Amino acid sequence: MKVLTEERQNAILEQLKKSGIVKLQELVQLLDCSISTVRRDLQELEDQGKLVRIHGGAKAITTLQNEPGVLEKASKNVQGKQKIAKLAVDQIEADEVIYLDAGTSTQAMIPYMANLRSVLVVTNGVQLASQLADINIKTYLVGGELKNTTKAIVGADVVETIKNFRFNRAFMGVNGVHPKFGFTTPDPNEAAVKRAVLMQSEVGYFLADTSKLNEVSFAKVADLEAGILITDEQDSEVLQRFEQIGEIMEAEK
Amino acid sequence: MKVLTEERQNAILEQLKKSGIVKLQELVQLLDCSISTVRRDLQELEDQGKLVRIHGGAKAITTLQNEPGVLEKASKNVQGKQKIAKLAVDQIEADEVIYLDAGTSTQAMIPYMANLRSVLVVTNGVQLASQLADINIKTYLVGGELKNTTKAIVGADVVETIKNFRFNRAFMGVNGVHPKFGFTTPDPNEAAVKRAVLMQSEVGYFLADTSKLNEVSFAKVADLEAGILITDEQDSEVLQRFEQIGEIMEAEK
DNA sequence: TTCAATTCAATCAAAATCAATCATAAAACG
DNA sequence: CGTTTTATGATTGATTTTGATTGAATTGAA
Repeated sequence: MKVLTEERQNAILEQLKKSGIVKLQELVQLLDCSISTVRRDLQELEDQGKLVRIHGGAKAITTLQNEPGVLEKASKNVQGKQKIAKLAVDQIEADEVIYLDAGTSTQAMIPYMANLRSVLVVTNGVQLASQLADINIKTYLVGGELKNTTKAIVGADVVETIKNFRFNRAFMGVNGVHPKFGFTTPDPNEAAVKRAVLMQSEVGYFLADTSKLNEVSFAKVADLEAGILITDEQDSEVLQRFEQIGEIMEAEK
Repeated sequence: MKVLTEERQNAILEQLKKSGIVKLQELVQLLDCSISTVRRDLQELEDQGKLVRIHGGAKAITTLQNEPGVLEKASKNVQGKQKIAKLAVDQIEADEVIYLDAGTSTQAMIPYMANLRSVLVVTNGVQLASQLADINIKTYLVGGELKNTTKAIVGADVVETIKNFRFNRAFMGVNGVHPKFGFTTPDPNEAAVKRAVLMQSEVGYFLADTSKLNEVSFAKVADLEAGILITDEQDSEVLQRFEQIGEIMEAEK
């Protein structure tokens, strides 16, 4: 009996959806193939951000926010975001001080951060801070006025506060990335905060999926060379154009 | 392997949710594994802040926030809390700067605040800040380290920040109110914050339902005469005893 | 207080699982 | 047809998890 790779992986996800957790041995029996193959499938699915591997099997991803519909998934490029988020978290090392922007791109990083030991995360996102505390990560929330639409803390106070800190790494989302106009966002206040953070960071990463590349938003944060771009863009032509100016990390496959 | 680590730990938490306390021997039998393994699981879960280990087993975490599951005193006091909350909100006037403590008592005030015009609310409660922003109230969130159990921001930073502010009114919850020992809470850090707030406020209100009266918790916030007590106590004898020392507002019927 | 009985933390060896590699066989391609 | 690519299964040594054992700490009763 021949079973295609894709069928197997779908079956795994199906099983996960039902029980929330699957054992390696169960899958071997269910799919009637070798342990190696199941391992490879789980590895691939994890890279795609569709599950989290644990010792002896895998568990479904708990996003805390309710699952988006299929259509929504496609339009919002959830898969790409997951890959980017995973790659971003991989950069973090033990004992570091990290800054996380408010926003969905950075929020996607949180599920992958559960295993990080003794890191301190500073953020201006209320939602993020709450979730980070939930997984027991030392969290520092920047003080200031709360913007009710995005649940982010912005304003002059924030910039002043940020200046008292020093980060090993900062991760930020942006709405536009362009070879000439650099990293841009719609809100000048948020841009100012991001700029301040960048100044205080050893390394600054900007998270942007395909849809953001070659786009320009209103307020400029920084030039391309000021930070490292993390993206899921596959088109090598586009990538090359950006690589000539700034550093890029590609979340592949 | 028979059962995955994650499954075991979930089962433990499940059991805890039901009975509030679990014995080590019970778990060994229930999970069908060695004592060592159960110990390790409990250790891990404690590190994650999901339970508290005690000699011979573990108990559920008593979160100041939500969860009226095991310790069922919440349902009885919901009515009282509502009355107290309503009375508290009635004290607020237009154009004032208000401080709201993190906690369930103060959280109950929010629904009644929707009609307030041009007030600024300062808080150290992440949950509260989010809800306040939702009903379009100008909200300022104090910065600092986030305590994962109560979702409140506490610590030395908070006290320093508070000193830069001046409030027209401050509303705070307490766990104990006693004629002799004054207002008390379990966490010394939180007590320090409340004390600092009280110093910066024209008027300080303490919200406490019947069950808190004549109780004493660990850390003292202030003497009775330092603030106005808002309670739903009906017993006139008890009320008189407190009235001799401090000011009281009664939320009736 | 002292003592006995549990329970705990730390350690170690055995078992299970993992990541990496290699060889085979099927599929794809020119 | 031969070559390359790809997916699979088996094997290896490394890592993780587990259960048992030890002495130390805690508890409850005398």
